[in-house]
Amino acid sequence: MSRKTFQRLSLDDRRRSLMEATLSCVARHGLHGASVRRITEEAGVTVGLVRHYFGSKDEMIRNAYAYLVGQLTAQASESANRGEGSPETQLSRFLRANMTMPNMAEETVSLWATFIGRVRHDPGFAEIHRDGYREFLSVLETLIEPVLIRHGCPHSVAICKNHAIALNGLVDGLWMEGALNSGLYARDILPDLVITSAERLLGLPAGVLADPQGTLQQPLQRSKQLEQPEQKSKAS
Amino acid sequence: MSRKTFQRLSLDDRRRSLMEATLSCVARHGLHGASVRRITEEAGVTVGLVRHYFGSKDEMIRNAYAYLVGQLTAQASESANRGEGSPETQLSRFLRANMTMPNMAEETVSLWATFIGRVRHDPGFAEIHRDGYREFLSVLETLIEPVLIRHGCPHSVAICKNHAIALNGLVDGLWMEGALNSGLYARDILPDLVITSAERLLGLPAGVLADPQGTLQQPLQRSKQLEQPEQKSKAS
DNA sequence: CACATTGTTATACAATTGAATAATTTATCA
DNA sequence: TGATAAATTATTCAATTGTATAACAATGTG
Repeated sequence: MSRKTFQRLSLDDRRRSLMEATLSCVARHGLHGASVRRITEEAGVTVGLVRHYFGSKDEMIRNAYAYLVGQLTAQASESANRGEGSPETQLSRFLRANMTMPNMAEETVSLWATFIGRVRHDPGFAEIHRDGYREFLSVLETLIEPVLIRHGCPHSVAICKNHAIALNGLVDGLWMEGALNSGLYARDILPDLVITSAERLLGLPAGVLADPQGTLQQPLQRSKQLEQPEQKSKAS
Repeated sequence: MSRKTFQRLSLDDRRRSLMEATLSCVARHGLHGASVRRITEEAGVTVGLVRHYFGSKDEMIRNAYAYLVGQLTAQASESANRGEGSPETQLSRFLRANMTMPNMAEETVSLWATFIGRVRHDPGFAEIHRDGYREFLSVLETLIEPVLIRHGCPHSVAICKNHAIALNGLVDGLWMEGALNSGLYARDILPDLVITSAERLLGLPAGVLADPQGTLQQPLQRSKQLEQPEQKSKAS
C-alpha cells in the first residue's frame, strides 16, 4: 500500500502536460468522454492536480483549447514570416501545408470541430476562437498582398481582407472535409486543388501559385486559358 | 401523488420529438451536457422513453445526428430540384441561401461542428456524415454543370466534381466562420462574397451569378440569347 | 543534515449519469 | 362498456462524475 512515487515538475511543464493530455482525451473520446480521471491518468498523475493547476476541469479545458489554437496559429505565422522565396512561393507553401499531413491530421480537425461546437455558448471559448481566427486572417492577408501587387491586381486593404476571408473559408472547408476523408475522393488531390482554387479566387494568372518558379513555363504562351473568361470576353 | 398525465404518440411523432429535443440540448449544452434527463425534460417526457424508443442514449444521439443531416441535405436538394429560373439563378440562389439566415443559424453550425468531432471515432457518425457530404456534393455538381455549359467552360464529370469539392469547401468554411461571427466583419458581406468567389472558382465571367438576369448589364454584346429568362414564371 | 515549502497523492463525498424494472395509465377494438 | 395491448411513468441501481480536504513526500535551502 505504498504511495505512488512521483517527481515534481515546473509549473509550465505540468500545465503543458495536463493540457496535452486533455487534448488527447478530447480527441479520442469527445468532450463528454474526457473525464478528469481519464485525463489525469493519461498525464500520469492523479486527479487532485486539476484543481491545483487550473481550479476546475472547465478551466483546464479552456486552457487546452487556447493551447491548441496557439499551436495552430503559431505554425501559420511561422510559415508566413519565414520569408524564404518569392511571395508566390510563400503563399503556395502555406496553402499546401494546410492540405498535407501533419497539419491535416484527423485528430487536429476533430479537436478543432469539437471545440468550435462550444464557442457559441462559452464566452471563454469564443474569445479564444476569435483571436485565433483574427491571427489566421492576418497571416493570409500578409501573404496575399504582395502576390496581388506583383501581378497588377487590385490590392486595397479592403480587397485583401475580403480575399483573406474567402481563402480562409476555402482552406477551412477543404481542411475539414479532407481530414475526415469520407472516402469520396483521394486526399492527395487537395494540395493541387487548393492551389488552383486560390489562383482563381485571387484573380491570378493560372500557374502562378502552382509553379512559383516558373520552371514549367518556358516556351508556353498563355495556354490553359480556361480561367478568367472575363478578359476573354473583352477580347472577343 | 398523482402520476403525470400523458398522451400516447405515434412512433414517428415520439421519435421525432425526442430527436429534436436531443438536438436542442446538444446545441445548448454540448454533447457532455446533453444528459438523458435534460433531453427528456425538454421533450416533456420521462427518461424511460429513451430506452423504449432508441435502446440507448448513444443510439438516440446517432439518430438525432442523422435527422439533422437529413434536414440539411433535404433543403439543399429541394433548392436544387426546384428548377425555377436559369441555371445561374438556381446556383446563385443556393449559394445565397447558405449564407443567410435560417441556414446560417448559429445553432445549426454548433450542432454540425459538435457532431463532426465524433465522426472520426464513431463509425455510425462517420457513415451519416459521408452520406450527407456525398449528397451535398451531388447537389452542387448538378447545379454547376449547366452553368459551365452555358458559358463554354470545360465541364467534364471530373471537372465538375473538382469544382463541387472546392465550392463546397468554400461554402462550408464561410458558413461556419460566418455563423460563429467573431465580430471581425459584418455577416452581411458573405452573400455577395460567396457569389463573386464562386464566379472566380468556376471561371465564369464576373457578374454572371451576382446578377443572373443580367438586369444591370446594359452592353448586350455577349451572347445573351442563350439565357432563357423563364424567371417570369416565378410570379405564379 | 534538518527542515520548511509545496507539489502530489489518497480519499471522501454529494451529485449526476445511463440503464433496467415494475407499476400505471392511455388508447383501441370487440 | 369492458378487456387487452402497449406507451408512458415512477423508481431503483450501480457506476461515474467533479470537487474538496487531508495526508504525504519530493525538492531545495539554511
